[in-house]
Amino acid sequence: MMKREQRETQSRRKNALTREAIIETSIAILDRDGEKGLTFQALSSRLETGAGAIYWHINDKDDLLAAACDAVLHPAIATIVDHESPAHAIRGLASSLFDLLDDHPWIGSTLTRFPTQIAMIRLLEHLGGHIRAVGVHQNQEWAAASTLLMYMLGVGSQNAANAQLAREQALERSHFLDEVASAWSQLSADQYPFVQSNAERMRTHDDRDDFLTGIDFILKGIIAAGIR
Amino acid sequence: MMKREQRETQSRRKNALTREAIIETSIAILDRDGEKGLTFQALSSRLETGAGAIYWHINDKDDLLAAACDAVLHPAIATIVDHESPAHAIRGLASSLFDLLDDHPWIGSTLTRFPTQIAMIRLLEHLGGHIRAVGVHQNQEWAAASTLLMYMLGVGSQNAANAQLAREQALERSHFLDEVASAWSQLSADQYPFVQSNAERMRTHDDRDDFLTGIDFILKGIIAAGIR
DNA sequence: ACCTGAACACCGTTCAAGT
DNA sequence: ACCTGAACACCGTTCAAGT
Repeated sequence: MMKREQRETQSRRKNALTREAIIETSIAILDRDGEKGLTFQALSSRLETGAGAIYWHINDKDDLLAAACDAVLHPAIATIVDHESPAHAIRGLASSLFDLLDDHPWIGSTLTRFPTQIAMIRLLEHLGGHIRAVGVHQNQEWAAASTLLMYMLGVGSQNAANAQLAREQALERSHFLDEVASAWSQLSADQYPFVQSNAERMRTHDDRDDFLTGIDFILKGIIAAGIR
Repeated sequence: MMKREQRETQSRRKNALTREAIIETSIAILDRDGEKGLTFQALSSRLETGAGAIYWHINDKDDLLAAACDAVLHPAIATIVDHESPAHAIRGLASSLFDLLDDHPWIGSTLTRFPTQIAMIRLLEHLGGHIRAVGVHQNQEWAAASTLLMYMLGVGSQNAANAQLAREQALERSHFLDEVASAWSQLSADQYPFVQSNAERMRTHDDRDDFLTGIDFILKGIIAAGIR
């Protein structure tokens, strides 16, 4: 690959900059270096352009983050296949979402920060469709779908925060949770009996299992509320 | 009140700066101007000191945010009275927490961002105590308490994001939700039947009621899982 | 229409120098 | 020990000037 030669006069880039290219590169940076890694300096240097050029294609950094979030979520949500039952479908959606948030931890906080974005609407729509298929009363369907979504966002944000803290301390994620478990296990058993006695579980537990157990609790509650 | 006089030579402040005073002032700024309003410039000018002085009492901004979060949450959690049943107690805790997050929207995102902080541990401990009182199996108690906490954090972060967006657009919170409702009601009923048909609900619904309905779903699910 | 890159306002943090 | 305030490195955003 040849390096682009320095010209005496200012020259335009040959391969046009596009909004899509900017978003793709942003995603790559976010995945590699986290949310703090995405700066206009890093972005323009990777794209071999000036910082100002990017502003021709995007409004501002929030616009960029929301677009990156949508770009990752949209195909992932669309790919979800049908399931035998609506409850299985919700579980499947939750499961896919968990994996996605695990691979792209920055999505957790981004999705929460821009609630009006299209990705959130599509998520709600999917959840709502399955909720209706379960047969929830009409005046409860919104609360039911919201509860599932809020729970997913809560876990997602938490994963994002853990990933961020682990990155700052330059630790593996598992090692980071180990540190937390150690700290919690040293809490006074008098003051914090519940947390202290469950600290060991932090070391051995599977985030994914816990997440899906939570989904099951909520589903069970929604269905139980419907049939009473 | 007399204005402090300008001296020719550098002089120390007479009323000592304390960590507590810094945290109190930070909370006041956060409540008034949101998370973006808390800068070392705003803080040092309110405290009539230099930016560097603050660093003698705190480690960095994250330390300050976590401390402010704890300072608000600690007394609020401690004040919660006993209830007739553990389920009522959890509902009461959730209700108090919702009001607190409504008054101090910055807590939602801060609490999520620093998961190891003491406020979170205390929340988990309270929830866990009530969960045990409900009689949940030991190998499910952690998942049950976590589910409730993750849901609360999800709603809290969402409230924080809404408050932030409303502030940026200089709108009342209710007016902001109106805008969202209008946008959603204009979605295609073919593509987004669930969201579109529930848009109107956004205008009339009570956030607090929805939140507590979600808590009830989860509680019902936890109890149902236990007795099966 | 699209791009360049310097300039701007602002941020968190540090630190030599003061008392 | 505690405080001052200038300095530093870095950030998002703007904009006159180029093609």
